[in-house]
Amino acid sequence: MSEYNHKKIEKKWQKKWLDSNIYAAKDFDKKEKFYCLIEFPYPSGERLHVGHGRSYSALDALSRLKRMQGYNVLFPIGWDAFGLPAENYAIKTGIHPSITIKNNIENSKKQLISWGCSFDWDREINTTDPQYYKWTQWIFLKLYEMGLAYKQKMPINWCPSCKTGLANEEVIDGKCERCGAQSERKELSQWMLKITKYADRLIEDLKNVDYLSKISTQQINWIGRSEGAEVLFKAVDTEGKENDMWVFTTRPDTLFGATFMVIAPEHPLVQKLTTKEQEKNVLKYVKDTKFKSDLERQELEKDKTGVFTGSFAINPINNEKIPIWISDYVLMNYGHGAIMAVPAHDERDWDFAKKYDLPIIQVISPIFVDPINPPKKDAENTIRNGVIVIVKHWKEEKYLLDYSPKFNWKCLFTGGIEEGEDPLEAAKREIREETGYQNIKEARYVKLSHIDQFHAPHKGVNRHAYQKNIFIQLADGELKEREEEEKDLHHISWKTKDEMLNEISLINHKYIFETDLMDGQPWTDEGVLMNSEEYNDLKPEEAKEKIITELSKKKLAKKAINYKLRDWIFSRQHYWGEPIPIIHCEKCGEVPVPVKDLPVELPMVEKYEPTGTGESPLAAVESWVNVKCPKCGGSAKRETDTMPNWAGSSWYYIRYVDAKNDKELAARDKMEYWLPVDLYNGGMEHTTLHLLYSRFWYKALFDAGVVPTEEPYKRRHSHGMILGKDNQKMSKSRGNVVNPDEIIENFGGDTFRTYEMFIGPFEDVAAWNEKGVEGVHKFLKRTWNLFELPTEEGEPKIEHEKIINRTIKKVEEDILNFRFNTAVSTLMILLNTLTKEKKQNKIILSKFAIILAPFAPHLAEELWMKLGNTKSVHLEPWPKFDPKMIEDDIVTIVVQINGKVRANIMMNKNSTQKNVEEKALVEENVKKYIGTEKPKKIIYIPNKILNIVI
RNA sequence: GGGCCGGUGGCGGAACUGGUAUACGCGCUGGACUUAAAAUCCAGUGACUUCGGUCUUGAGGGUUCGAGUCCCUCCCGGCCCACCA
Repeated sequence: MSEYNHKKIEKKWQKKWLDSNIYAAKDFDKKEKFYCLIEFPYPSGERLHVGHGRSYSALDALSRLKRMQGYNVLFPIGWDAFGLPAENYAIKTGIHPSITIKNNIENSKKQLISWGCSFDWDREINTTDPQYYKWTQWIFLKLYEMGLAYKQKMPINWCPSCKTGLANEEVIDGKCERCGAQSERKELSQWMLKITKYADRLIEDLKNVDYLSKISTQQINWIGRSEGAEVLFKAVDTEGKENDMWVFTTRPDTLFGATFMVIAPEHPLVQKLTTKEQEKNVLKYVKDTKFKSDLERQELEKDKTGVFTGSFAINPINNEKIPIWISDYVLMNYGHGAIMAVPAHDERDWDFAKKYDLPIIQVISPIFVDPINPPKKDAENTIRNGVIVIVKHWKEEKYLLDYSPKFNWKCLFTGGIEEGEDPLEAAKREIREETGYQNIKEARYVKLSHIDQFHAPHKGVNRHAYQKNIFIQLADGELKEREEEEKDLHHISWKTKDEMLNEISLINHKYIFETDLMDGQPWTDEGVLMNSEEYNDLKPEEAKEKIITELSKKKLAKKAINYKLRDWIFSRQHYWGEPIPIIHCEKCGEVPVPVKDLPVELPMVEKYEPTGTGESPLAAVESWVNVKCPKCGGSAKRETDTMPNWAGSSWYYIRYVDAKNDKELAARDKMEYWLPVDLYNGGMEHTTLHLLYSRFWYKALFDAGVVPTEEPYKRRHSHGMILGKDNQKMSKSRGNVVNPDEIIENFGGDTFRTYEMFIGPFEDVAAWNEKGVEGVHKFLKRTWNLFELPTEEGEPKIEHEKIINRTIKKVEEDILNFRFNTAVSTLMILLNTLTKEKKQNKIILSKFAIILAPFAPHLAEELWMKLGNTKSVHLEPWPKFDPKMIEDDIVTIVVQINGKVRANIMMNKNSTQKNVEEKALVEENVKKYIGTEKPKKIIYIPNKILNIVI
């Protein structure tokens, strides 16, 4: 007996596999291709962590399975090495990033090899290699040529600590994603990429790919497409001149409810619109906003603030004069930086109107359909005007609850309005009749009216009731005897407001009561129009169409679509990135670097620190900056901005296809063979940035005729994060970081991989557990010991045949469905079963070794060789399971009585119900429970369950 | 506030289209081997129990012969987004 020695066997096989290059993908192979992509790592000083281990192990297992299933698998790897961590390290140590990166790559590569990853190392890439970024620059020039790259002066997010511009996506909670410093606004001329031009296609084409639904949803939300209209408001400025103010709205149907306008403090018309009297306030507000950090400005549940400009605009739908206010809740970078405020139907506008006492006009009427007596299809529809009344006690904080025994509901008081009657008077009249209370101190409207729809059974008609909701406070307790009929209909009692909220059983009444308690609230749901002249009673969808059509005749509105997605700020004022290949010539302006001059290599510098002036350190390298204009030969300067970290990773998977090509980014025929990627796995955190950016680049390259398909990734999957054993994110400060190298040293790569797959469902977060690692190690050790047992030749036992076939099927299915955890447990069950035998069968062991290979490739290889094989187990075909072997001839049928398990009986497969019943009824326990009773009903699910109901 | 996903033993987690809940691993208990320990192996391990059973998948209802799974109401947790008009 020898012992499992992971160190010896893992080293040995790692070397042999590298030497024989058995995992290389073959271009144009006749076998079906399978391109399996994982996000390439950043080779930082920290090396790779157990989080990398999780997805790399799992996708490696999948790649190995696919290879064994006869696919030509491309499973490549590379290094995403530009960016801040390497640059910051260089600033600290003075060592050139390329040197640091080279060392880190060497170490990280060792790690990947120690994990037994089956990468095709021939295709290894590095985004900082001039031979690679030559093509990143080439793509930039393509985008430039297509008009998708442009320079614009604009306020950007500026990190005062990193001294660089940040993309919106890099600002988290108003702080720099990298260093955590508060970001500021700064106006700089920036290179931008027009990703918004592709917004619709980026949404639309999600239909043609197979992404986890949460990934698609997140991308769609991020792009944030909303359909609506642009509406023109004419604003008269202080000089009496008319100015056009466009607003974007998704609710043109609520135009009649637009009672004021709000514009962003940065809005270009602010100055013109501010009157003398308001000047002081406005100037102060604008100034305050400027100094406010984004964080403060976006603070949640913050009170809305704003100031009146003193000017008015004309609401184009009814020519009403409405005041123009300034507030920072309106964002300059969305829509036109101006809104029409409809306080009755928008939460923010509501808050603002409440705070500054601006008018609120309800223009959408909620419709409540009675759930007990809904309108009937054939019944006549009648219109009625009514009131719903809240009655408050003259002294206490109590309200009158009406209980109707006839309908069995608890509610407020209702009544009809007679022809020509004032609703408030109608309410008073009804209350006197229905409650007996006579003296009313106050009657006022609740800030919401609505429509009730119900069927009135006694009349046989449907009611469409326009309800005015009214609040009444009694003056005193004077009661007049009610008529008998009223007494029967209305059982009244005093309740506190909480009791009211709990007990009112009609949703519309409850809503009215609630609304009044809150002194009104905006109605943001469905309904029909009201207070909107000829558009009254229309549904919002219809009203939108009609209002836009009407206004567009006068050129006062047009249909419009808006996106939350912004264009991509592509400039960075950093050293360690791809130089943007543009030359600025005094005479010719922007001139792209000719393709023959690519790559524009990064010059060697002494200092890596950002200048802080808004220029990158490259600006100081005169010999590099000063060039001849490629067009006119005159003196010119290079662009000194570099590209963001996202650039190199936006197309790296294309390069894998033809990693060493020095003529083009990849040969067309190779792209046609390998692309699109069949499966791309990565973290959820890259869903809105990297994944969207790379889809955008690919689509642009498709339009340029460079790549062969519309979408780069057929399928996208994601993995969950690995937490420390304390269930917290791993971090040095918490001291809960697991170092994979230690795991490899103590337990080996096979244990590491298998544990990472066993840790839990692949998509879920999982906490690291050292004991769990030991458990998996024990499993591998016991597997080793199994293969140490004496073997028998010949046919295996039938039950072993069965279990190996079932295991093959289950493991295969589980890997393909990302259920790596249950795949491992299935192998454990197989081992537990086989271990019960003193002698092992060679056929079974051979299959075991093969199906173990995706999980523990080194151990599987060693065991395979021990069985007398000479060719690698990883070149073996995946065993085919025999469907006959999976099924049992004898099945256990559960006998239930009234749904409770009372016996198990063994039957031949597909026995008739009659046979099963006969067998079941002679079972002692079954007899006991049935006793003398006669079965009422017997349910038989073939080969599974017999349920006797008595 | 919006979107998405969850809630099952002491713990991580299994359970296909509704059909024996708690697979597998960890932990724990007992035993074997050992001078002893570790390692290894074997057995047991949801709770309660008057040992007949009874109860258990966040809480409460419903549908069903049968519900972790489907429907309704509520509670709790996680992740992402968040003043986007």
